[in-house]
Amino acid sequence: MPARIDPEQRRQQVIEAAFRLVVEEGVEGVSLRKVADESGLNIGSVRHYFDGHSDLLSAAAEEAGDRMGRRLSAHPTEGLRGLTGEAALDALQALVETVMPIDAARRDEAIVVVELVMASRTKPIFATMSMRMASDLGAVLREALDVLGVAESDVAAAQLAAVIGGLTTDAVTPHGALSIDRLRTVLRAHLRMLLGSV
Amino acid sequence: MPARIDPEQRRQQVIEAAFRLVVEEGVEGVSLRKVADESGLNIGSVRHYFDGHSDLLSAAAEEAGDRMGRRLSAHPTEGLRGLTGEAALDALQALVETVMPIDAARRDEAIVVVELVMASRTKPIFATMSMRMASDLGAVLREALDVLGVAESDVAAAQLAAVIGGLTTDAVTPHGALSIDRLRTVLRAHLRMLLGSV
DNA sequence: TGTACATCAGTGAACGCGCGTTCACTGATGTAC
DNA sequence: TGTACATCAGTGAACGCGCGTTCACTGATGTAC
Repeated sequence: MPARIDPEQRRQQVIEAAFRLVVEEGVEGVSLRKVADESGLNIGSVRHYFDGHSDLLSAAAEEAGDRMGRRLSAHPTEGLRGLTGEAALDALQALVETVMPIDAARRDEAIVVVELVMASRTKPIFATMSMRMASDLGAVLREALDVLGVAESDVAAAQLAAVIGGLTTDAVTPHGALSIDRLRTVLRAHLRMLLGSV
Repeated sequence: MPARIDPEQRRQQVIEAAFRLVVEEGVEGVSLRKVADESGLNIGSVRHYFDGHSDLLSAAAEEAGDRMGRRLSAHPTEGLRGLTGEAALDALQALVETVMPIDAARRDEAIVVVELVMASRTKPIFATMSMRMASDLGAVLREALDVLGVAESDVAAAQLAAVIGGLTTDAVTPHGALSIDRLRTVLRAHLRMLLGSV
């Protein structure tokens, strides 16, 4: 055998390149030739690690879903138990900001998410990842609001998920063109309203 | 002269076809050949009324912006003055639902809007329309909340704009997969919170 | 009234390009013996 | 220790296709005279 290369590592390298292209040009900009260039490989080499275009997009979608899951898991909702007032607000905001575009890294991650979610409207290949992300985020938000004693946590979580989605879109497009400060201000106002009755 | 055809009417016919393609396949699905097929014209005829692909997309974006403006103007915010309680809530919800995907027609309109807004992230051609839509919607929401006596109406309007964007995305993609009833329930809960202190 | 022409709606072939896919190939290296 | 081979990473040309664009063209009709 020749192999010294870890195939999984190569796949990750290619998926990283695909993510950069999604950020730069959108989902439709992810062609095998551009991914090859961006990842420093030959188009044939990309094909060696992925069955084709669809397979690459599927793998990228799965990776994006995994990352969203990991970011959400990094702030266990149990840490919110017992908090009230400004402390509760701060902790909840920190949890939510895990998935918000408030710095360069999170901005890129958020762009990949909204691009893939929008693409899932017409491309069935992204549907599973799209539903999983909404489900994972919704579950964490509901748990967090439950732990903090918010009534009707399912509706409140749906409101919060909508605010997160809307603010993210407004922050990464000319629509709204939200600054980071403005985004955090509006988010905080919304969280304050949600916790208002507690 | 030969002309009997109203050029503006033909342009509208072509733009309508482009909108249908955006709904079916997304912005990237709008090719001149498909638009020609969809509008029942020859590709050369489409070219006769638009300078090219970019010009067609620009015209479609402007039309989408005009429609958004017209929908918002249909419910003057002055009509809200003096309303309180459930009546205020009903009137505000009716205003907001003008731009929400709660029936087939509004769903198609909303899809075109979110598709073009997302496209504006990477395609400068859509930037003006995208900013204009956010600005028009924001102004109407701020006015409405002002008239209803909501404090800090600028932040409240930004929250509401975010909820509108997020709910729309969740309603037209597998992400969230919101039913119309659920969408209206979550929207009403948010409006109730915004008006809560009045 | 009749004729020539200017105007413009509409046609469709041809171009070069980037795309996903296919496939025969090279070359390096670990293993078998 | 040395040699043959199996394995697999990586290469890049070739294919057919849909794309935006270009352009020479047809044909109908209103106008000029």
